[in-house]
Amino acid sequence: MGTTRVLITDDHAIVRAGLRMLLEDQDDMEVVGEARNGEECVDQVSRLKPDVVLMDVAMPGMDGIAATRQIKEASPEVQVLGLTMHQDENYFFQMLRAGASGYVIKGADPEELFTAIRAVAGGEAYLYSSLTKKLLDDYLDRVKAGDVSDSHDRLSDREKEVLQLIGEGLTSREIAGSLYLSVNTVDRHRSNIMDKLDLHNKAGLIKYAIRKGLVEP
Amino acid sequence: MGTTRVLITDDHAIVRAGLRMLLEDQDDMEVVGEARNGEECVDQVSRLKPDVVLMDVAMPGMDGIAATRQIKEASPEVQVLGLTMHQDENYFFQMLRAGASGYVIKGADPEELFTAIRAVAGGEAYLYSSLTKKLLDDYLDRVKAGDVSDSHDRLSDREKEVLQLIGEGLTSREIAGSLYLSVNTVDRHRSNIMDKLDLHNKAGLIKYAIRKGLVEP
DNA sequence: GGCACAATGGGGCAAACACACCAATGAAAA
DNA sequence: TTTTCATTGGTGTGTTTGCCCCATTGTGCC
Repeated sequence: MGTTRVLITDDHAIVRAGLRMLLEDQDDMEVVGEARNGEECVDQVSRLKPDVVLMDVAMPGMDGIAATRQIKEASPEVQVLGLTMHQDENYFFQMLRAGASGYVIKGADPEELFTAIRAVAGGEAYLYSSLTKKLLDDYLDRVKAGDVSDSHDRLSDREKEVLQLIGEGLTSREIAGSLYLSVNTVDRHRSNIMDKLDLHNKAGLIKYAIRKGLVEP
Repeated sequence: MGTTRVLITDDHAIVRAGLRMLLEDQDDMEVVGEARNGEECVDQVSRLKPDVVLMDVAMPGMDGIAATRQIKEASPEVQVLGLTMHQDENYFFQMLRAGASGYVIKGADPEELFTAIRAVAGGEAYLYSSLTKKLLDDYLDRVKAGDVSDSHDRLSDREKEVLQLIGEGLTSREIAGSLYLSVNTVDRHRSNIMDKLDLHNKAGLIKYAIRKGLVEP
């Protein structure tokens, strides 16, 4: 097997430099470029045609999910490996749906990162072990239930509206007053939102609303 | 000048490994140890007596600010350099007040990190350039306005601990079980936190915890 | 015409939250 | 030494949440 040509994408220069040192210490890997965000990454992929893109998920500007989608559309032969701080199942599924072949969190052992890069370079999928079991089980449950589309897309406009007000800290009664609805209806919406997103408390709702940009932290 | 002995503290193994590679590539630096959180860091400092501690600010468990405070109390000769994802002025000032000699964000150029380590090892202070001007100006403005204490300082360690668990979505009962306290005490802490921060519901608490980096969105 | 689904309502219930009031201990600061 | 404050605990009350049950209306799709 030859050398695996890797493109590093991360918005933090020090993290990029550290990753470059780590990968170049492996004698079967070569870092052919670095990108600071999604736009740069898409651009570099079309020019450098790397074997594997190491993709940070959360970045300012175009994030890793959108970048992955564009890369897999333009260059399906390029393998994308998601790398993130967050052990977040939404990021996880969105990256996979966008076309990523694997997903590793920064808390993982470096050896696991090398294994993941070699796996996706060889055309296999690699999912960080501690995530795989739990999340894949959840996923398969939902596939069986016919729920495979992106969770956020499945929220109706009204539900997003209610979710935003919940995120701003309003109670059901206040939301009802604000939207000219009954408290029961607001509760109903909240309940439906939680069902759709598989969340079970207010903390999850608020953090979801923040991640989706519905409210400011 | 001899070799600078550095202790790396970060909760992500891959980031630690990358930093280690980066620093050991410099011939005047030596990584003498790694710590995954504040507790480990304090412990390692007392055993290894490094010249410089590279300290991630936001970590689960004891964060970099509390760890810095303990280190400077027990071993004032050890220099602490804050390193963080966040260009957050609260972190910045809290680290400095805790006794850190410098502050670099992960988005900085790696060369700047080396310069900072050499500076603090030599007893100088180092503040990441793009932050210094803006933040110091803001700070002086507020000193003039008589508003020097920020609200986060007014939370006790225990209160921060409870706030973090609230932000993670645990109920009072679960927090009580986790910290071996009665539910009444947890409620009491939550109430005191809300008083101090002038917040009046769970949404505000969670968003505050996110802003301060106690929990991930 | 059926079928699915969004949106609007109703009721009930156990748990959690938010806010009162109360108190004891211990450590640190004045 | 007195005072302040963090930490620990308790009672009580009303509100909010989260999760069940139920229904009607309207829209769009097959």
